Amino acid sequence: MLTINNIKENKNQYVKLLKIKKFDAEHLFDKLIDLDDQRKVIQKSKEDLQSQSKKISEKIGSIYKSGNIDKAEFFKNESINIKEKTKKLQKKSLSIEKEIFDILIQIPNVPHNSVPFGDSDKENVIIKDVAQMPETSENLKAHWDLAKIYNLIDFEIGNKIAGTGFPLYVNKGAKLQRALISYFIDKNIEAGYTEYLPPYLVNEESAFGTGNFPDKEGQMYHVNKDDLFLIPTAEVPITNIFRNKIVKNLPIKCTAYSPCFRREAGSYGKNVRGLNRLHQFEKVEIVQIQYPEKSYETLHEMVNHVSSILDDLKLPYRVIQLCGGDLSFTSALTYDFEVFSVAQNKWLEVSSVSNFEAYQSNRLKLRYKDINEKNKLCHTLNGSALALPRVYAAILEINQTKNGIKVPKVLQKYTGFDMIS
RNA sequence: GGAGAGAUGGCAGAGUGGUCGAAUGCGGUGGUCUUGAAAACCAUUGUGCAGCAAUGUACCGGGGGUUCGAAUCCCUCUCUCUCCGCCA
Repeated sequence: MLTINNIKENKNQYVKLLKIKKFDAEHLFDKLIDLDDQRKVIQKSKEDLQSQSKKISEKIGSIYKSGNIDKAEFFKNESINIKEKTKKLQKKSLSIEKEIFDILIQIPNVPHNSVPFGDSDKENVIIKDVAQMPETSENLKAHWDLAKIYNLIDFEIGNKIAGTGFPLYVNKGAKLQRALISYFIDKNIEAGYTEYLPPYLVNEESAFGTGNFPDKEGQMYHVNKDDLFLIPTAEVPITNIFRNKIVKNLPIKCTAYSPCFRREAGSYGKNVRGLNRLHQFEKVEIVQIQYPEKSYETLHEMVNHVSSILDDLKLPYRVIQLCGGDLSFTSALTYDFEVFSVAQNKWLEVSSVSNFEAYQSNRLKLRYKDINEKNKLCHTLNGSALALPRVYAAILEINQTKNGIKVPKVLQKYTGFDMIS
């Protein structure tokens, strides 16, 4: 969430920028500033009273020591009076703070000023496109057919075991999945990321830290009995490693494989066919924590890194900058990566690389010391490198031949085979 | 799941009602010494909020209570550890 001080300092600019996200902030900002001013006045008088009360208690202490106990009664009463007043102010102050917090968590992150206006994904801007569109043909089989022909994925049994959206990978199909995971992680480590294997369930505090709770609560599976959430992405546990920390030597670069669990309530039809949209899928995530002045440099480094993975896999892809209407609640700037599905003849999102600036850090209380030794909020960034299912689908479709499916070269040392037939 | 113990600053660990934001050790930072390093010695070293600052105030797992005064007493919740049971 945003900080009150930043809102105060940059009110007009923020109002303007938030319009890109179709968010009208002016009224809320005014209210916040007013509440905060009230808070300060109350806090001041509360602290003055507390200070008095403290001094009186000290006095009583020394009176007791000198043995003059009767004399203490007067001060005791005085202290009781002060305390009553303090309590009232305390109560008021807490209720104002709550009010401020409740408003703050409703306000999305301010988009970067380069974010284009737009209502939906139609207005997203293509930053990098394929040099030449790959050929599509009626004869090409979709990945769900290929998966069946070569016995790589059994959707029906997954359905039987858990439900729709929970595929069962089989034999070489499972191995290919595992190869992709290993390859991605190794590639990330090579780029300087430290590998983690995180918990797949998180508590509410962690879910709050990354902005998944309460904003996207409905998207997460919730284990009622133990009050835990299944992670929708490794970003949640990984970023929370640094919750409540004052870190140094930035950037911190982390990578983690995890399954991701998403309820995807309301999704249906063609979009959910095969591997297109799942309740459980595999993903390798990258997270960076960076100094604010360097975070956009880092964002582009991450974009280049993800590009290099897709280059390695020889998949046709494009990079898109999300417009305001498509940008997530917590993100300031996001680039999406899409690979082309030659059989479905459409683009599939396989990665999303975002700079959250200080939005998550403020929730996480993740800070660094600046040159003046003052604690400042870090910037957090993350991206998929990569989400598996659609990459998997694209690989099957584009590498299909009469004799089987060719395994991309970079994966062969992980699969141990170069052909699926 | 049953029984017991515990939760204090980056870590370890004192502190059972009054000047305790908290001893001490380790670690960190700065310095002296040294060709350099180590060692030794000296100094410094928690966080939030308010304030230009001086400073004020809050925080010893969370919440509530007793008291003029709570890290210290009481209640409650959460978590951790040990033993037993179960188990990959």
